[in-house]
Amino acid sequence: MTKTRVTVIDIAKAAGVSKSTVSLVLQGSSLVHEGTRSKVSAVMRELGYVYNRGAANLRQAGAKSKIVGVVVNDLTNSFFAELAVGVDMVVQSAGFVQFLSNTGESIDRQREVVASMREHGISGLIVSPARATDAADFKPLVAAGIPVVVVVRNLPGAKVSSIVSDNQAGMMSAVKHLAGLGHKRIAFLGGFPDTAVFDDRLAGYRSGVEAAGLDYHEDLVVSSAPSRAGGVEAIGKAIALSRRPTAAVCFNDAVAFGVCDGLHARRLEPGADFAVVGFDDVIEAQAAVPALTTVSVDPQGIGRRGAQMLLKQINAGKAEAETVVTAVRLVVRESCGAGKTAPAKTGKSVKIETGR
Amino acid sequence: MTKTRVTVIDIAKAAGVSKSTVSLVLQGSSLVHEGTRSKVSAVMRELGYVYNRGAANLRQAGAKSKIVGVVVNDLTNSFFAELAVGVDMVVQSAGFVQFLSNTGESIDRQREVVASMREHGISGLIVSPARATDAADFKPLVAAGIPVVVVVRNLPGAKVSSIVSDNQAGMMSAVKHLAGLGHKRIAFLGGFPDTAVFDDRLAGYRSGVEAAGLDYHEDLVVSSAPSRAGGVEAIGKAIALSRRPTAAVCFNDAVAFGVCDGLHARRLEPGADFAVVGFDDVIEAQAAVPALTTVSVDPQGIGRRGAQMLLKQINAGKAEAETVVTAVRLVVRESCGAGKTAPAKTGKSVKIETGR
DNA sequence: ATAAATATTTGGAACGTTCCAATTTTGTCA
DNA sequence: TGACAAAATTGGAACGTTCCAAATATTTAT
Repeated sequence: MTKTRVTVIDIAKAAGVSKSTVSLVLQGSSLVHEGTRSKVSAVMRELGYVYNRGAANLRQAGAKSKIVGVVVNDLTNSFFAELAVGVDMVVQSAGFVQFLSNTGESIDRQREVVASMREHGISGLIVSPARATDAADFKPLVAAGIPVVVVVRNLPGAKVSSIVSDNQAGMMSAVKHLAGLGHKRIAFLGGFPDTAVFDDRLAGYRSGVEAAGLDYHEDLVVSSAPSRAGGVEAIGKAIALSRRPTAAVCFNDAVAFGVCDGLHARRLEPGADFAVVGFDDVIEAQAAVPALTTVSVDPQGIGRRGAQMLLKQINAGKAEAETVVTAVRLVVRESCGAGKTAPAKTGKSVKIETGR
Repeated sequence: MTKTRVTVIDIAKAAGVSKSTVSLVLQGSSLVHEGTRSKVSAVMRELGYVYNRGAANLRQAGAKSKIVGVVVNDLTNSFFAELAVGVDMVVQSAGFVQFLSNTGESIDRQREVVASMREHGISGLIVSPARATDAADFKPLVAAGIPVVVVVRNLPGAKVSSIVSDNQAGMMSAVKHLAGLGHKRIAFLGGFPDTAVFDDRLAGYRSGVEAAGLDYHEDLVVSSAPSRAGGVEAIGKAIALSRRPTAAVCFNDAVAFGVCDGLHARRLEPGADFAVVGFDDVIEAQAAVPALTTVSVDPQGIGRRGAQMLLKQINAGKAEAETVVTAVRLVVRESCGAGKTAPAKTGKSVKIETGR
């Protein structure tokens, strides 16, 4: 179809200079004479030259490929889509492009995409690991000097940087808020017990309960799939308890929505008859009826921050494993029964302190 | 950090063969002796060899880079996230990786990312163009023999393949359905009039109205931002009309949700007091209260199909511009007032014919 | 056992760029 | 104007792969 690619040599020939000079122009070197530079640039535009990064980083062996890999476990979940957008923002403005792949929680797929990305010479990787990812899986990458930043879910034994939200503090503040509203029996609903995130959030719940001077009862913890359906299931069990709770903090917003569904089905009004608090502050939380009180984690911010961290490591050449726990804030809306004074307004937000 | 990259020559040396043989093994050629192949593979594993695609497609000049670019206008919108997932699926199983970027409706950003992708040697591009994209923007790509598939929004003058959903038929079936329920005054709410998608959907509305033997009245068409807020606004105007409508088809689901909000605010129950139909069938449509009757477009399917089309063109080498209009189906739930018999069940679905 | 056929292996020469050391051009100062 | 410094330019030699044509090893058929 097309003739032959326009190369730096064609430009050189047409502009009457050497290929070295053209190369210098390409990298904006201050060595070239202003006149030469503009002539060469003009010729490039004229001939429709397109830079061949493949060839370039073949020569400059290694580090500077201008590609970062981004791997998420579920792009369908808007939480992760937002995260990817955040990464894209900073990565793009640094002149990098992102290789984005979705693993759909498949560990094999994750291995494949990471391998593929490596073949393509990524100079760094941001990953929200699939469930049950082996910490050793990223060993070869870091051994090869490719910085890795793990986000959202942390990998216990891996010596890589990570950035997670402050699950514990978030859940604790949610519980405190409910206790402040007078609730004595607060349940923890949803989530699979075998994940690090679950453990963190549950620990936060427990601290909150104890900080409020209430007793921690195991039967008030009802696990389930971290989905809307799981929420329906969990509230069903919770309602049936002899010590029936009057409020619940949920593993995430999806569960919280399910809980609201379940309450509706029993002719109970979330907010009025039973207080519900979510976690994540997904985009729909604000617009739901009733608007969901939830812990906001700003996935896009995590993405941006993770990308910054990664770029820093890429530029430094040295990958010093660093862990950041990002602040999180409780957004009070209607579903907890506290927002009734100003319905449908933007929720007032309670900034909470962050750990390190 | 790392010593020096392991290359095909290192493998050759260690396995006691020539680099050519190693290369042959790499591409799974049938020319190499079985014994040799396994020995070489073993050495590769042992030394931790990673293939350098950059070098590879430098040599095999051009077409086969195993990268496809994906550009969407709003990854935050779960519709496009789903689309990207669909693309990823087929692209990945064909041994390609996807370069995904988000333009956020910025035409400049779109230009940048496309240029960047080109420098990286993508062998094809799938794009959901930002608003007001110039059809000529992709001219250079196709001139260079890089297949381009436009999805979701079509570019009028561009000679590229495209795959859009059957907006017209979808809207028509929605109107017919409402008319069948006895509605005489059906409004068309939301959307910006300057887009191709709007035109298509409005045309479908008009055909539907006329096919049902009703009159088309311009005042029943109320445009607004294609968002939840826009929906609230639009229903406000519609309710105030002298010939007050009893039902509405909406530009998309977001608008439909806004319309429901607006109805609630006026103590009207969507489904019972006023029929509402959306468009897109976003993930929340099913779980909303009342569940939204809407036209389902399966973004993931579009992504998969677009990817298949692109791969076909990549393999064919020849890019024959082809246009596909994908079928769409009306999913009847509660918000139109017809689903009351089986509340909260999965909506029955009405498959409608597709154009070409 | 030997020629012919087939199976397997192999050195270069690309691909398009950057880097280096060396060269040429231009400018400055006495 | 000559000598020297500074500025600008320039030919190779890489980088890690694939391709090609040619060489070598193994079979097969006579």
